[in-house]
Amino acid sequence: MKIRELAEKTALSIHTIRFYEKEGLLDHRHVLREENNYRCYSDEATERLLLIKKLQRVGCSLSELKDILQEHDTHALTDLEIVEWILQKIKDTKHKKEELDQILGMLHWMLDYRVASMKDDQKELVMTKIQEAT
Amino acid sequence: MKIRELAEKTALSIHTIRFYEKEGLLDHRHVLREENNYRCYSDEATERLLLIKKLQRVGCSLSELKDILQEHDTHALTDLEIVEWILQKIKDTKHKKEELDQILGMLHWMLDYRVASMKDDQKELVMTKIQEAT
DNA sequence: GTAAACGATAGAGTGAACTCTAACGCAAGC
DNA sequence: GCTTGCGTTAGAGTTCACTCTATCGTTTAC
Repeated sequence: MKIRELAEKTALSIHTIRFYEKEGLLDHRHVLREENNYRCYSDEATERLLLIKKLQRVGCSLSELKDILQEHDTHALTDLEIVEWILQKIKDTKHKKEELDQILGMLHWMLDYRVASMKDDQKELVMTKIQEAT
Repeated sequence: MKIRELAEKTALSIHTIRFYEKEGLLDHRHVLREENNYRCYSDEATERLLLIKKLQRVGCSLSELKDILQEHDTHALTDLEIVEWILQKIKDTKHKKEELDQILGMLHWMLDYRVASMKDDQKELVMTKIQEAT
C-alpha cells in the first residue's frame, strides 16, 4: 500500500508518517521501496501506527516508543523486561484515570456551585442541558 | 509570599510562574509588587496555579485557560456560558477516561499474551509481580 | 503527449510550554 | 562592609511533535 492509503487508514498525515519513519518508529518490516523509489507499506505498518497513536495517549513520547518498539523488535529485551514495562504502563494509566476522576469531581462541584446561584427559570434550562450531557 | 515559596507550594518552577504571569494567567488578585519590586503572591495565587495544573491535565491549553479564567474573573461570561464550558469539559474528561480504559484493556491483553508464552517457573515470578502491581 | 495527481527529498518553519542566561539590584548573615 | 543568595528583566534557547515548502521525478487519465 502507498503512503496515501496508509495515511487514510491511520488518520495520520503523510508528513507525519514519513516523519515517524525518519525517527525510527518504522523499519523494513513496515516499509519497503518499490523500483520507482515509492514507499510500500505492509499491513503491519497500519498496526504499528495505530499502536503508536494509542500509546501516545497514555503519555508515551515518540522517543520512548522508539526505544521500546525497537527493543521489542530486536528481542533485546527479555520477556520479563517487557512484562515489567507493561506493568508500569498499566500503573501509569490507572494513575491517570484516578486523576481524571479527581478532575471530574472538581468539575461537578463547580457545576453545582454555579447552578445553585441561578434563578429558578435558568436552573431548569441548565438542568435539561445536564440531562442531555449525561 | 515570595516567588520561591509559591514555587514550592505548587511544585512549579520560578521561571514557569513568571511565565504564567506574563501570559496573563495571574492578575492583581494574585500578584502585587512590594516596594523593592519583588513579587508578592496571595493565597489565591496558589489556588489558581493548582487549578491551572489540574485543568491542563484534562487537555486545556494555557491560552484556553487564560481566556476562561479571565472571562470568569471579569464576569464577561454568563452563568449559562460557564455551565456550558464545564459540561463540555466533563464530556471531554469522560471521553479521556474511556480511552484510558481501552488502553488498559490493550495492555492487559499484551500482558496475557506475554505471560502465556513463558515457562512455568518464570510465569510464577511474573504472577507475583502482577499481584504486587494490582 | 501533456496536464494533473502522486510520490520523493532536504530543510525550514510553527506553536506550545517551558527553560535558561546575562546582567543587574536588593537583602540577610557574618 | 562584603559575600552569598534571592529577586528583577529582556530576551534567547530548547524540546516536542509535527507541518509546510520548494523542487524534483513518476504515474495516470484524457
